Amino acid sequence: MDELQTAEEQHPRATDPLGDWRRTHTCCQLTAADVGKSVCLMGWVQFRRDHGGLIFIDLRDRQGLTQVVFSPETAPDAHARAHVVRSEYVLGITGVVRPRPEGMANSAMVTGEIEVEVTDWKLLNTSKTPPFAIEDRVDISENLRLKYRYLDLRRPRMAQNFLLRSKAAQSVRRYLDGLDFLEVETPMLTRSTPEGARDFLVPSRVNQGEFFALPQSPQLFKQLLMVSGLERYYQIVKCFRDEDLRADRQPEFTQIDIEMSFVDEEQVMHMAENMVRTLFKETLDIDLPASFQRMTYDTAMADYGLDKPDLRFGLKLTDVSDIVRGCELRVFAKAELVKGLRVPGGESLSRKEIDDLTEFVKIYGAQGLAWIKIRQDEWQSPIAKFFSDAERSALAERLNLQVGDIVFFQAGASDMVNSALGNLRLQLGERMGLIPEGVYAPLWVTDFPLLEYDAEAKRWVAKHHPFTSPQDGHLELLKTDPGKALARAYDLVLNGSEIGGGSIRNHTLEKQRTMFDALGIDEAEAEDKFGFLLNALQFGAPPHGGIAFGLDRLIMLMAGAKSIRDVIAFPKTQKATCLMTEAPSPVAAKQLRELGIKVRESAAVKEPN
RNA sequence: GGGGGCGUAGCUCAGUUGGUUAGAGCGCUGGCCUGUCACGUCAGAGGCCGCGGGUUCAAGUCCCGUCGCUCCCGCCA
Repeated sequence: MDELQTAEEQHPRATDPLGDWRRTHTCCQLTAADVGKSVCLMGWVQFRRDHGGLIFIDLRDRQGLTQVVFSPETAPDAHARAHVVRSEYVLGITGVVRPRPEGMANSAMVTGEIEVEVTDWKLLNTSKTPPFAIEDRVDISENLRLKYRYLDLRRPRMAQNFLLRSKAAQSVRRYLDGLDFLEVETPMLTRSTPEGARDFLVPSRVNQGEFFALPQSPQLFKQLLMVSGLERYYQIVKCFRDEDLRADRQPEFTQIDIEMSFVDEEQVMHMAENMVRTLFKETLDIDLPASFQRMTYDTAMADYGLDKPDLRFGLKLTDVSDIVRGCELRVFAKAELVKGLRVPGGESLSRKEIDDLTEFVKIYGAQGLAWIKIRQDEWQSPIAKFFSDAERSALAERLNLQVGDIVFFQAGASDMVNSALGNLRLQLGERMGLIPEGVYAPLWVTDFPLLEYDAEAKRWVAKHHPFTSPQDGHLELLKTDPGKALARAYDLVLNGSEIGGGSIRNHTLEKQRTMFDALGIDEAEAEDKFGFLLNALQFGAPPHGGIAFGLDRLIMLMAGAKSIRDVIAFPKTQKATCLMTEAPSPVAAKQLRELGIKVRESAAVKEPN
């Protein structure tokens, strides 16, 4: 503010509605130490308390609130004009800081010890009555908030989120700059890729019938920058994926994208871990663990059923397939996988609660939910009768069953069992209040499979992306047993959310070709889609790898926001529209003609204008 | 593509078994008020019950469709 002020003083603007008034303080700045100072504040009217005599106004700016007082005795003219002031009017006031009278301090306000006695004020703008109050405590429907996003962002909590977001981005930049990373911008108009998410396409006018794609990530460009010899690259960059939205997923989102040369996974993980630790320390003053916990993908799936375990609370899954293989309950005996989830103290769950949980697991494809309550003298359960004494004691031992427990079982295809019980675990953690407040549990998940089988397409697809390097000695497995091949990939998980992921890449042509082979991408197709990468790999590509963080999701966790939309200034709705600008919209017929594009007749097209 | 929730005053919501003129709090408008701080107080305005059909003597309420917001499954290398 100070530098701006100096600049303006050198070049005063005669028509400026501010005149020679210049803001001297924010609305969250003045304290008892400032008593007696002449100040100038500018901001919005939060509350007006017009007593007929005295008028109190809480003036709000980005930083906070300050009470200003209009008195008929000390400034009769200013007071007389102040009756017209309404919510969200924009005011500039000049006045004198004074302590509030004895017993009138407001300890709930940062500036509650003082007030500003107004000597003069300017109405900088009026405001229509806003469609909702600019306060945190009101709960407004999301479509109204999004339609009037500029008002929603005035609310203190939202403003705080964007303050945090800005500080976080700066912290990351400082950290990476300190390690000699170069910030490089990569194209927004690029080539559509066959693998991965659906692309957003942009028609080319100059090359009719051809399309750019908006980048799903700068993956290939950052690898090429390593071939360029940049050695260390980063970018805080928008990425685009045309897939359905979720509370933590938007079609355009921001990544902290990082790539390094001459490194192995340990170095990338060490750098990334320090970055996140520094970020939490600098922006939230939170000390994350000196060393993040690690877990292999196999262990995560075995113990938690998900590849992004929430380690803020206990409860683990236990494989009991072998014990129930011969039992009389057919759905257990013939299942590919049977797992149990022991919940200490869960014996008190009511029938209604169990019914709710049964409905819950059906979301993930479960047919039902088997359970056993462990009581002093008996197992209360619809399924206990199917187990022999030997099976019972084996289950009791394997699951470490204690009186007062409930144990849930899920049997069937492995994917379903893991997904249903893994999500049931999260659900129970929430319902039973097992998740502690204010705890951050970071976790590296490593040793991911390189490929996974796509049953629909009947082929192997890259689990991470097709440029990920297999682990030492696993290249050969791609030809013999592709499902067994492990990747040099790693994900950073925070409180059950994946916040980052990366890998060491294939930096030789031979490795990359083998990978394409395994994915069923033949030489001609590889040449067509990725020829530029394959070329580049032949010109001295250094060993390299990197990582990318989802900035929005990270900020959401740091801010304690429930939705990613609360940390994105102008987000899309679940139908991928913007309620404020009403995008997307039909375009003029002329625009389509220029692009050589026809749309279905049912689709609306504006008449030429 | 599929499943769940929501849609009534500017906002947040209530509205019984289908039955009189659709209510509350906040906000808004006007009056009064010199120490309030979500000021108080008196008065007032404000409704396409999302939209379209249907059933019925009668629909905010029941049925069908549709639109919007939202949570989730699929999808998201």
